Amino acid sequence: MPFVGLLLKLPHALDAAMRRSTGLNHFEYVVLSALSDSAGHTRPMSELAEIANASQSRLSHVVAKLEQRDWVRRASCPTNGRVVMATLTDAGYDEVLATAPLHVDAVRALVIDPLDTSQLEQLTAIATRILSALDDEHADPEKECDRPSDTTRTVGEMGKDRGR
Amino acid sequence: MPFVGLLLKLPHALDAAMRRSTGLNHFEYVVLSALSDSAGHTRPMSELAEIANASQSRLSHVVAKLEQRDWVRRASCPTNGRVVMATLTDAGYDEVLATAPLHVDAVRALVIDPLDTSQLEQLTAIATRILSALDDEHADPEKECDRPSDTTRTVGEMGKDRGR
DNA sequence: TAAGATTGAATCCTCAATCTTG
DNA sequence: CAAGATTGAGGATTCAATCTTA
Repeated sequence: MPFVGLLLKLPHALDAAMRRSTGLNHFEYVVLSALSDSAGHTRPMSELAEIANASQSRLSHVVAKLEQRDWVRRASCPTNGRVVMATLTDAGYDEVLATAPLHVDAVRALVIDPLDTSQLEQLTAIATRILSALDDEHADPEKECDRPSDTTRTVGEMGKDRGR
Repeated sequence: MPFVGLLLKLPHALDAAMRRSTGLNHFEYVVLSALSDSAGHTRPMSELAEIANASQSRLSHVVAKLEQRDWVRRASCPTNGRVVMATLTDAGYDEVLATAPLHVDAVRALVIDPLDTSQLEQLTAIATRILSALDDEHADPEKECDRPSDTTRTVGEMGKDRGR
């Protein structure tokens, strides 16, 4: 089962590459990036935890640290007192903008470049399939909370135009 | 890039499944399993670190703990004083035998079952390709050290006969 | 001097307990 | 009482420094 080795080595290699070339580890980047992809650069903590696949506890600890660095700010939701909304600061957004290309580079070097086009398509389908099976194990309902209404640009599409 | 999400969630899910159903986390299982797949259930620490994709430091810490539980023993290599050989104890081998089916079950549930046969073949090819590219980044020469000469059975083929 | 390995300190993650709000 | 979130303690991981031997 060579894919077990893959699960062991690749995440580790990605994290190491991020630490080397940026001031963020992979998980911190994922959190900031998820916020930058959110409407108003804002999201409830619980949603953010789900997106980043972290426990609420882990996310709390990490966001506390990101807040100390002034990249994120937290505020309780006006319409639902037990929800806390995390918002990317301008400095945090700058950090995402600066880091995103390096993240793309790392993923490209580690995953995309070694594969040919059809393998990349296959991997995308496989990843989608496995993830949806994973999500089925903890089925859960929807949430709702107001978000700032401005339509800030997100960073999720960055790098897609850099041809391989 | 859905495979980034895969790298984030799958290893985490695998590790959690192992913790839940066994007394080992995923990495500890990998270490014991690698030893059980080695001739004489023995290997130099540095080789073991490579196989398990751990730093020597991380391996040292973990093997120290496994040694406390009497699952592994260490001894310096007679023919090369700076090499330390790690050996699986009988109790450690029993532990691997008990845990291996649960590991197989977890991998099956998380990776194999969601995919069809051709996707599984594709994933195997993809994993092999990515791993070999990864290894090329730290090219290194060979080592040599005597190992016990008995041909202990390994556990690497376990579970392969359990039809899907 | 470099390879193999270990150690300790600092950091990160997990788990269980807690707090607040609906 | 349940959902959302946080906290603190205990374990695990990393990084840099160290030790020993070829």
